[in-house]
Amino acid sequence: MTFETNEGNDATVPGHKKHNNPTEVTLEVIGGKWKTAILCLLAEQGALRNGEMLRQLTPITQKMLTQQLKELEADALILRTAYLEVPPKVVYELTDRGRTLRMVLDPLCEWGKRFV
Amino acid sequence: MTFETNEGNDATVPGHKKHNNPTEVTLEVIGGKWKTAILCLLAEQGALRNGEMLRQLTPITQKMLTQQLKELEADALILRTAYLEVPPKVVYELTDRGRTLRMVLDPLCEWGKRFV
DNA sequence: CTTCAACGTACCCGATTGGTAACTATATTA
DNA sequence: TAATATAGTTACCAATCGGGTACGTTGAAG
Repeated sequence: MTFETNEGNDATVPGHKKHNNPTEVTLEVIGGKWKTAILCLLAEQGALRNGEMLRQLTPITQKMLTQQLKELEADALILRTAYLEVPPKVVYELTDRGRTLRMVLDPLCEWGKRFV
Repeated sequence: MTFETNEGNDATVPGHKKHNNPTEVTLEVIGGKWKTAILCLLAEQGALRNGEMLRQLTPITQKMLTQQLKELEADALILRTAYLEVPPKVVYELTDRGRTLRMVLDPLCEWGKRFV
């Protein structure tokens, strides 16, 4: 019996805004402008560096990319690894939790294709 | 192999903004503040009147409800039927297309519950 | 001594969203 | 005559979101 009602809406979730409701929590987590694109990229290509993502997501800007990545990291969906080199090298990859998002991103994509 | 890349992003979709990408199309359609709540309600309870939804979705406002319903109707996810009576009576219910959203709302809700 | 690479941050701006409050229409009821 | 119920609409406002530009850091290369 999924597809449930949204009772008790606002009730402060620690790191997040309001939304106590499961569906809205998920939407909030993947809802950013470039987030699904980023997640798909990492799901397909494994670990990627900042510059690589910048190229593949054009016309995203550095600022937007960093911002979205930060939020995804805060939600433990991706892992950021910074190597102490110069010039800097930073690699991003999905966490286990991030990989579980397939379960929601796949249907999202499927439905979108049928919407025509 | 779902979980695909977002190539060719902006390319004017008729009634919608840009987003040619399936995943983002879906997100745009269900992304409004109260939309998932409304869709769940209709999925559970069948046809509902404006006032009934207003009560069950408190603290939604009349303006927001109307607005979200209008958008859902424009996307052919719900059907609006206005009876020519006084006082007015308007009933909303899911369309077939609206019902197919289960396929995406269920996983969304499931994942949200596990996110803790 | 200047420039470049790679990855950010800081500051500012306009557009979109969500929300509040007041107003409309009309037949029925008190 | 005035209030009630129902389903809106309208004007206005504040917060958030996405985006643009400029600047910072550090060592190596020219």
